Amino acid sequence: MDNFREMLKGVLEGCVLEIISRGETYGYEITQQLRELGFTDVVEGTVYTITMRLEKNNLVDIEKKPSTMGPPRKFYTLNAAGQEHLETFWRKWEFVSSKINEVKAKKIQKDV
Amino acid sequence: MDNFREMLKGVLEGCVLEIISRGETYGYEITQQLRELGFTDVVEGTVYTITMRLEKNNLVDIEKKPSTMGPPRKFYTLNAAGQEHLETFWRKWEFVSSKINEVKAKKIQKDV
DNA sequence: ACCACTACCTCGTTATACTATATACTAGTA
DNA sequence: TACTAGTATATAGTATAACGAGGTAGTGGT
Repeated sequence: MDNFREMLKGVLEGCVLEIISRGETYGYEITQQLRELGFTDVVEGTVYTITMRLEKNNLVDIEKKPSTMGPPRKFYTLNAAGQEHLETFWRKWEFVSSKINEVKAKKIQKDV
Repeated sequence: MDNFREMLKGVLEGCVLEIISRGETYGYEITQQLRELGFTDVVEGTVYTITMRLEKNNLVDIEKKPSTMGPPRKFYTLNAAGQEHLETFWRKWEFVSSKINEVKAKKIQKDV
């Protein structure tokens, strides 16, 4: 199975928000966490476009810290607006995914 | 709650395929069915871009029939390729939605 | 010097949903 | 007749988001 690209639109940002909400983290680490969570094809460029967008929309607070493993890291934490955005995201997901699953359920019903 | 636009990318086409798979139907009717299924904001233009794409990708067979209610209708049925595409879609959906729900589940776990 | 890993950034591409608008057929009504 | 509403299809243009490809930098090992 390949190419979930279009299906991830609108949800990947929510997942990044969720990861940040669990505790201070930075772009490179977020990418790795997404991969561990099953989104194996997500690349760094994608995550950075998302974190940049979160910055632009003022959903995160930023703190730059030095690292002994390489260049300085840019740590993100959710602010109040980000927290609210995340809750809205999960409500949206719940709504949309339940609708899709209804469509799917009717399909199964038809097969019986 | 508003604007599921981005979240519907990649899934709306699958839903249209599913609707067609249940039996011969046409664009205008598909729009109404999607609305009944909960996608209340889906408009005709959106559905036509999808059905046009399905045509272009040879996933549907087409038959034009006159109507007593207005202009002729363009009826769609899934062909073999369309059927296969639909099955792939549901597998993708199952995969992606389960991953997202895992992310969400861990969020709940954290709150406990 | 070179490579690998960590870490960030950005430009351009692609896919898709949506907006707005146009066309056309039927039927009712003022 | 002219209009309105409902049915029905189509399309040009826009917005958004993920992704591909490439660049820059710091640290450490060979």
